Amino acid sequence: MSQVMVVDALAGRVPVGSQVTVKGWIRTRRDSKAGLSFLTVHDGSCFDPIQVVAPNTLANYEDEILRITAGCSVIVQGELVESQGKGQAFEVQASSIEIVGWVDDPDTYPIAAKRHTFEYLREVAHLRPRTNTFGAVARVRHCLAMAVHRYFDEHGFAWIHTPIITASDCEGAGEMFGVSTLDLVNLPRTEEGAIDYAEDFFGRPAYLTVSGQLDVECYCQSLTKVYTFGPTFRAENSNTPRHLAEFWMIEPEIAFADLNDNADLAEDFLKFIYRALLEERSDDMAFFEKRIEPDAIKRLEMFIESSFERMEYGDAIEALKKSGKSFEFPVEWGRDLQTEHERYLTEEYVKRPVVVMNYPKQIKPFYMRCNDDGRTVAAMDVLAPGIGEIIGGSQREERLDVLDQRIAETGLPPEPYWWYRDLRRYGTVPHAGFGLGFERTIQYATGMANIRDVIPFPRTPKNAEF
RNA sequence: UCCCCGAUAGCUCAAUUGGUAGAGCGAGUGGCUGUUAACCACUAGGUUGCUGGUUCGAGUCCAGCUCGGGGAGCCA
Repeated sequence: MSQVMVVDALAGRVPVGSQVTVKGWIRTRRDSKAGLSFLTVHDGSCFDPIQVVAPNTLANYEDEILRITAGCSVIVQGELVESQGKGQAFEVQASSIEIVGWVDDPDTYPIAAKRHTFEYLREVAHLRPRTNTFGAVARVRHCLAMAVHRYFDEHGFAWIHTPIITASDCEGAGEMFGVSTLDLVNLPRTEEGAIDYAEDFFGRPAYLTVSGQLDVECYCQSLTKVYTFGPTFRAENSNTPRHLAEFWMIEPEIAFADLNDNADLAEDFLKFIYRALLEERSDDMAFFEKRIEPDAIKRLEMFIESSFERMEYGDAIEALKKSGKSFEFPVEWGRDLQTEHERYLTEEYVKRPVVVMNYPKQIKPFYMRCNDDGRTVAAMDVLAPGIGEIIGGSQREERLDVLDQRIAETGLPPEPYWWYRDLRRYGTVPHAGFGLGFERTIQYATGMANIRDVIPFPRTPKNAEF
């Protein structure tokens, strides 16, 4: 009598006639007056639950089995048999069912056996993993995370654990969360009246990281191929279905590489992880296709098969001007692309993922490499239909004199970047990298419209429950 | 942060011009059936988000607040 996971039983990996133990949670109970009840038991190992047949000869049939409701936890012992009914190949003919945990008040159990809106389920985020959708999202998320590590491992990348706490606002972009042990009610002051950070834990202002890029560049200059994959924080007051205050970002960085190598990596990498998803989570993807996004699987297959369109920023501007569309925001060389522009390019103009390259330098950060034309930098954005910007990256400026000039142009103080500048003093090499939003990667794959529904416990402005 | 929309039973939503609060699902009880979005009948379930205002009377009108959704900005 060995414990069996539902996925193994349903996949036919357990011989019919075996005595098995199944442990999990009840999804539904249906009673038949033929003298038996049908229970579906879910253990999260795959999308489908397994059906358990409970005959009324069980000792606890009248007083317990007939009181089972959705959400109860059970341990079922019985024989794995071929199902007599339609809808499933195998089921468990129970010889005993132990109710491990009852549902306190079935009338108010938040996850009733019915459809719920995602907005409602966010309010019960501790229970939503019990639903079909959030179970599927969790398995897809895990599958993609493992595929990320597998891709990099197989291609010789080292995973670098860049710090979560950082002492400098290195990118100069994005509001940061402060990290402090100072008493907010009684802040230490300098003689001038400013907050005296010398008294703080790190002896200086500290923040949660908005990117591991600058740190990971240090390891790139020794290990050649590196990446980060971890939580990232932005204190922006963004209220959209595409933004979180805490999200996970993947940032590869490659040495002896230029922007084209970078784009090649982005394309190869994305295709790899989505191919893995289609192969390993076909059950969950079938659900997303059926209930969430009718083209979910086809879209990923097309994504894998077609090559990414590569387009110069200048050509993108020309294409937008010639589109005949009336955009709300003006199209002009030197201006950044707005969401409406990006959507036109990827959804209408090329109808597949597009890599826009070489943007005007005045709209991009200081660390991006200046091109020979003197007015653009080697930046790239990967735009995907339906989701917009999924990757932002660049070749990095490896020339110290040009870097210094860019820091000065941007109006940043050079002192905090002394170690970043050192990389350019000691054996500098051309290198490049990008940042991929992990949640957006999941959104694109599943069709989940709101980013808050692809992370277990979303952190957004005014929301840190759970 | 800006613009628009919303908040009524456990959940999803109704409620004419301001006039006694309704349904479906879920839950409970009974019936029926190797069932599987089960089906049929009955029952229970409400300080209409909060605070104030207008009115004989407010779910409905007005103001403020809180929370949620969509769009925009910022970006991944």
